[in-house]
Amino acid sequence: MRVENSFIGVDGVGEQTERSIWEQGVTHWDEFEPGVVGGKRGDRIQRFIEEGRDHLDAADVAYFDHQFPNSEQWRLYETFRDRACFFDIETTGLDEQRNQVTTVSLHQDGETETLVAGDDLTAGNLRAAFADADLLVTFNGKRFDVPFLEANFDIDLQRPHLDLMYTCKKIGLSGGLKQVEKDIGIERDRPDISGRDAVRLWREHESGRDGALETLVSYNREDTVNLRTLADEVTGSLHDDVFVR
DNA sequence: CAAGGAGTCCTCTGAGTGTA
DNA sequence: TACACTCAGAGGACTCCTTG
Repeated sequence: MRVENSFIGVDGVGEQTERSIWEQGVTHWDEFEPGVVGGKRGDRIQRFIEEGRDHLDAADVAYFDHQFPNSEQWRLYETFRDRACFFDIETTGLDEQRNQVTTVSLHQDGETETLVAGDDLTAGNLRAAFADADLLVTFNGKRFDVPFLEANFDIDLQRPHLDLMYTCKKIGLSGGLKQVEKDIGIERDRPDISGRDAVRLWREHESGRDGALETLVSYNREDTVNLRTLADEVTGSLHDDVFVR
């Protein structure tokens, strides 16, 4: 589903109205004709499409993020997939006030980058890494990764953010990232490692154990890269559930 | 182990729309 | 124009549940 297939978010257009528009054969902005709804709605949709085209040309993710209801944020993904930044952090615990960030991995434009505490994990490098990230994609990142990073570094991550935890819930997938991956058949190199192990691996690294950091980094990167497969799968599945063709 | 975003379910209001 | 009906959308109270 691309944003050009969407009419929801226009004032006065909800789930049912959009479905009725689709069922009348209008599934794309290009096919819209005001007659498929009443006069006022028709005008508003027309205006939305005109404005929308400009914002689409400008790759203005924030505009559509603002237009769509929260529960329909997943619709941003296909259109702005190539501007997405998948990311995941590891920390020494769950408390953003007391614990510290150990590694941050970002996957964008097909490349994966990892910043490591005590080495290159700095506010400046984070700002640079997130500079072109127009759409954040995480798992539980709204509640964990973003507030944690903002609490520990002078960085602003307020921007469109697709948190796959809620997207997964929409299609009945719950139970954490590892469980969800298992449910949809995403393979892992090291299925034995968990977030808690990430805490232990960092401590081992600090006490000088060879290989601990490498394991932690590869775990963090795998988490991050898997987010892309997950996003593809889940938004595809929602598309099939929702879209009328 | 900390902590709050988002979903669910509910009610209520009023705008928008089609019909007569 | 009057009317009935459908929805959208907001607000409140509650619950759920994940991250290292």
